[in-house]
Amino acid sequence: MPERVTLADVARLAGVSKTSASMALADNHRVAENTRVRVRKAATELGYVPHFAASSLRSQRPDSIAVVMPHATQHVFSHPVFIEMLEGITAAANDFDLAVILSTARSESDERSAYSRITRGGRAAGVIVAAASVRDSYPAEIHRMGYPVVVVGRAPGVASIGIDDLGGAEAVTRHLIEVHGTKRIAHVSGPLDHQSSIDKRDGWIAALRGAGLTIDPRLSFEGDYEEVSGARAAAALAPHLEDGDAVFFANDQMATGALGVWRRDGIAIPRIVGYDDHPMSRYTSPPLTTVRADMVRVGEMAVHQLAALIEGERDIAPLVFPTEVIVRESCGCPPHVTD
Amino acid sequence: MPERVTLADVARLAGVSKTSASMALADNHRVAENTRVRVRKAATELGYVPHFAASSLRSQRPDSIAVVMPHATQHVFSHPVFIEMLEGITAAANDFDLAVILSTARSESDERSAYSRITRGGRAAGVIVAAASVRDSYPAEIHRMGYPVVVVGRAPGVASIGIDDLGGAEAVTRHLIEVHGTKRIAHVSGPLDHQSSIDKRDGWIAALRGAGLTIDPRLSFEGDYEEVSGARAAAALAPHLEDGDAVFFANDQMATGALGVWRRDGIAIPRIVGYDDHPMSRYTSPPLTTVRADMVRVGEMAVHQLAALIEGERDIAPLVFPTEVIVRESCGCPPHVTD
DNA sequence: CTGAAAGCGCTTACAG
DNA sequence: CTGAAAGCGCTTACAG
Repeated sequence: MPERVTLADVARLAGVSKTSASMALADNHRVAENTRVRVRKAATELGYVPHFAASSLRSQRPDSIAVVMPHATQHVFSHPVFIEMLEGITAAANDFDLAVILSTARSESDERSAYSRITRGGRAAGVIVAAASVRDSYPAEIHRMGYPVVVVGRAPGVASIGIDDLGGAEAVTRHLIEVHGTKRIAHVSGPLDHQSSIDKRDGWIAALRGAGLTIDPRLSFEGDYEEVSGARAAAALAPHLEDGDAVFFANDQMATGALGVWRRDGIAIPRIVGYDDHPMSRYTSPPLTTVRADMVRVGEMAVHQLAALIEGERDIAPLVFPTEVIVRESCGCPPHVTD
Repeated sequence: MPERVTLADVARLAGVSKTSASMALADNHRVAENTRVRVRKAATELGYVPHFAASSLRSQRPDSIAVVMPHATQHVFSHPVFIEMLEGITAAANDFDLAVILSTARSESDERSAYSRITRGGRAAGVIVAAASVRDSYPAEIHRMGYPVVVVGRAPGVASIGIDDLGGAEAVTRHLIEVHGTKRIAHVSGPLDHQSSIDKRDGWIAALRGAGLTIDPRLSFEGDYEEVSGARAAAALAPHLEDGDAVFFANDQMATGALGVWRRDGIAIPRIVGYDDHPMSRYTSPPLTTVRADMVRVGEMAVHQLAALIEGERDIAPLVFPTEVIVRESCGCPPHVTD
């Protein structure tokens, strides 16, 4: 391991005390401009990088944030959506000079210890919780302890970056009703202990109600966001689907799974719509009508909110990101030239 | 922020010195069994979690590893493959009591500073580099500095977890030749500055050569692993494709993009095979014949190797993971019952 | 505007 | 087997 360049080395080369060197590098204005320049030059020359543990320990503020995926989450995000969010988080964290610690828990007890290592171990200045179950009490708990926490997804009582899944689901369902005159619309939901799944289901219900349509309980199926569960839903729904009916899937992966099964079994494919705008959805047959949110921005904003909390700000208003319907052909619309 | 429980608190409650408390918690055998029990009990009672910065600083060994995605990487992994690898990494890191720092660089200069913050800043005890370009000199550089580094993917001169992409590509190409009697096989590669793309292309060439078939340069297209580039390849290849020809795509996402375009344009779909076994590939139409590697294990093994390097081991033999052909229908095989 | 000193919370020689 | 002391590399009162 190469030997370490310390602040003392920088101070010596610049001909000042460690105090001045430290303050100069922090761009403290009590230090003469001239000194700051000299110190910066010395630091660059030596390739000085502050030892993070020393500064964390002394300042009592780690320069990291943690992203925790509760064990219940597993596959609540579709892969690309999760990666987009992570992209936004790492990019924004970079801007704030924060390192990102990724913590995924395999089990409940792992989770307990993961959380406490982060919060009690002083490892991160705050945490972003991605897709907690609504039954998960950790985020609220650590929030109450006064620890900075931001939840991605709608979460009452905690700083959060929500996504307007209710609006998105309602809009795409209404598209089916208003543009295509559909009277019966089935819904394949995600796991219903997650807020996003609940919101999408509620949006579907609101659209049906708003149009005076009835909700047939046989036309509702709880999936888990994985392709296979869409395939299972396809089989379960098939006997109850009549000509002209439609199905709203809570994500594109389940819609794709269903498409595969219906096609394999030679079943007529109903009008369908998905959710998330998975990169492949443009190329499925038919291309999927879907709903998208800007998850990169969601990740970025989560970091911004967390940074504000870390700075000591209180009462951060929860943000809700808009969603947008992407019309392609699976709903029954004609092909677009732009696609 | 809740007030911190320190080692001194634990020592006091257990009625021993900080030295003994520290050693007891490290399970040092120079401490009496009886003392160890008392200290552990006190620690549990107080909910003690060691302050990571203090121990990192004192022991001069951070209890974290970093996963860095060079800026050139962006989308070199298909999303699910990347997530599987990350799953393996975080799970194994947990077992070793290591935190995982995720570092993604947006640009070359970001990358330089990201690397040096990690290595020179003492942030991580070692790094796992995921999918570096073959032109990327960082991994070799920090390796030379004596810093523990493991590369995922074949990489000469550095500890690495390779994947037998050459073998996988050759096997799936030979399937096309031997089972289906294909004489002309096109290839849509990934970006050719990445080892995995090079290996797959070489496997394709080896299979053709081995069967005495010629390589038509018009039947080769360099993509970037994204769906769109598969769509572009489909258009570029179409004029040169004759009845009975086949196409080997370097990943399933590009294959899916191509499928979408051919279908949209009413072009007869050739025999095709993909790579990576993307979860959706089972449900496309036709379901994709593809190649898979156990990326969760790859991620786990990367951590194991890195941990060994951190422990001071030298000369770790590079590991190469096998790949497996998954036969579905896109190659021309009949449907399987198991699918 | 600058610097000497204290101390963050650990771990690790070292002495007994 | 146990404990007093030193020190990792910073930052931050504090005094000048």
